[in-house]
Amino acid sequence: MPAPTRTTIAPTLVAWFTENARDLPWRRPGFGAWGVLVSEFMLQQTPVNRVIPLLEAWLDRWPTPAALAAAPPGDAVRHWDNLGYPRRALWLHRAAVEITARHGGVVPRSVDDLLALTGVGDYTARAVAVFAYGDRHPVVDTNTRRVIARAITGDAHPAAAHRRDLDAMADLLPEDDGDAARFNAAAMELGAVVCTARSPRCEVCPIADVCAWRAAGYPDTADTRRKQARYEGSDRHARGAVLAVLRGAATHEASAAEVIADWPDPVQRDRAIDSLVVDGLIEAVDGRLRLPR
DNA sequence: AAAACGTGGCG
DNA sequence: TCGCCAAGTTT
Repeated sequence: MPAPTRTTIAPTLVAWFTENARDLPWRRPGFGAWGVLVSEFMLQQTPVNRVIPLLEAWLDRWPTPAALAAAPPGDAVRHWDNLGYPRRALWLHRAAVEITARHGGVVPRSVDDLLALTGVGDYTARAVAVFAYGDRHPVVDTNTRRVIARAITGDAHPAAAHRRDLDAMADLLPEDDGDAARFNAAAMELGAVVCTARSPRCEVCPIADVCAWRAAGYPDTADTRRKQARYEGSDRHARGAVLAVLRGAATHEASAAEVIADWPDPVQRDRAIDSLVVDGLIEAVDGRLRLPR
């Protein structure tokens, strides 16, 4: 069984994607580069179904980068709600300010300009250039990484993320811009709905017949990823609890002793508050805590 | 370059 | 119940 190549895997996946793509907001024609950028921020480490409602509310409130840039950063944190990793809200707000100042309020198109925005890395920059503007770049996320690890390399799990992954994807990319964009989306989609981390559905996989992992008998390659730290009782948990109070009770403010007053570890509580202030996610003014203005 | 960074759902 | 997992980026 030959290893899948550009000529075998891409047309098959693109054809499968054409038939099976989920109807997601950011795939609607004319969704716009701002919408795509916001969606990509929200999708960083956060499942699609949790993003959709918050994305739509966000874009109703702030239809342009300039609109968000004009709002206080605390509003961004508040309306990020419970999406998680709230510093993304701060980064997105900062990116909106940068777009307004440096790019006339238009989300930039070049990967370099996108990479220069706060909170935009290798994945997000190329996702915007490809999915919003139709340019030809490799887009590599955790799904694509897993699909390549299995179908091409024959491993159950991808190695640690590496910039070299971009080269591997670039080698598989069709020549045509549109086909390349669809292939990028198709690889992500396959990883998201078929070639999933825990229970791959090989019986419906369009490339099962050329999959190196399947051909090798599904070897259980070692998973090299680091385990996630326990959340319950962690500093992250404490930070999340503080922020949840200040988000919900946004109209009034709280003192350090009042927020999560029943938190079992006051030292940890204070450490959480201090780190949130350092990160700019909250402000302490006259001993009162609040979201930043 | 390893660790930090939220939150909720699913097996 | 509990650990894994989710369209990553930053320091």
